[in-house]
Amino acid sequence: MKTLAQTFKALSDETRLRILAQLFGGERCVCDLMAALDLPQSTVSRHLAYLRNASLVEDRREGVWMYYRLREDLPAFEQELLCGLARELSSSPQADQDSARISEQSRRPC
Amino acid sequence: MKTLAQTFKALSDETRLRILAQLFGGERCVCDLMAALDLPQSTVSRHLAYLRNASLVEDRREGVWMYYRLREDLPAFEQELLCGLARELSSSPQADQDSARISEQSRRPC
DNA sequence: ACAACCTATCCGCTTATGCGGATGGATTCA
DNA sequence: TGAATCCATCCGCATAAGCGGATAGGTTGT
Repeated sequence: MKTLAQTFKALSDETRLRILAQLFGGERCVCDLMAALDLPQSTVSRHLAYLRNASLVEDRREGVWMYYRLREDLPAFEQELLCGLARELSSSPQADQDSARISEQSRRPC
Repeated sequence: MKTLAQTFKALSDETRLRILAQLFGGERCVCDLMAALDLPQSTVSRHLAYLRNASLVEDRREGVWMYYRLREDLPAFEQELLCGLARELSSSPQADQDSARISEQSRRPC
């Protein structure tokens, strides 16, 4: 069973919020996120696993790449939560900086 | 500065959510909360301090008692967050059980 | 099969967090 | 002043969680 507290815990880390901010823009592969956040692969992968366990994101394999995206089928409360979060993070300097880092690189293939 | 992640961290603990659920019913003193949650005083006090540091609650002394209540002057996002939380927790068995424990005792004075 | 690539997990380490008894401060009343 | 009450903080301990290099697994193309 997934408690409310566990959902909040998943949202209680800066790195995971940065990841979510990127995913609000659409699905991303791990290497995209590494570039955007400028963090080592193991760190990004670990946080993605955390978000997946919290049922906030889902993944999809396409060849060698793993694409992550927000889940659509969330309970109402979490849906609202993410919606509000998207609003909050959309104008965040951190999110803008991360997005800039990703777009200045060649996007895919990595 | 208070980050979004820190706000979520304050909400990421079951005990603190139980405290908030009680505070949705109005202000409570520490001994009320001890009775409701059936937890030692140091534990309750520590979590209240955590919530106060997160700017989610404020306190008021009245004689020997310290009353805690939700803050009214929260930023929009946190306001919505607590509002949604109130909705979620209002029908929770845990909150009902906690409330029952507090009302079966003489309320104030403790 | 092999090499190259992307990703997940393992590992040891460090730091953060929760716990509850113990201590001490603040307030009230006699 | 002294006792009683309520509460905040201190303390040592145990567990959780984050970090990033290292390793292993899966996929693709040759």
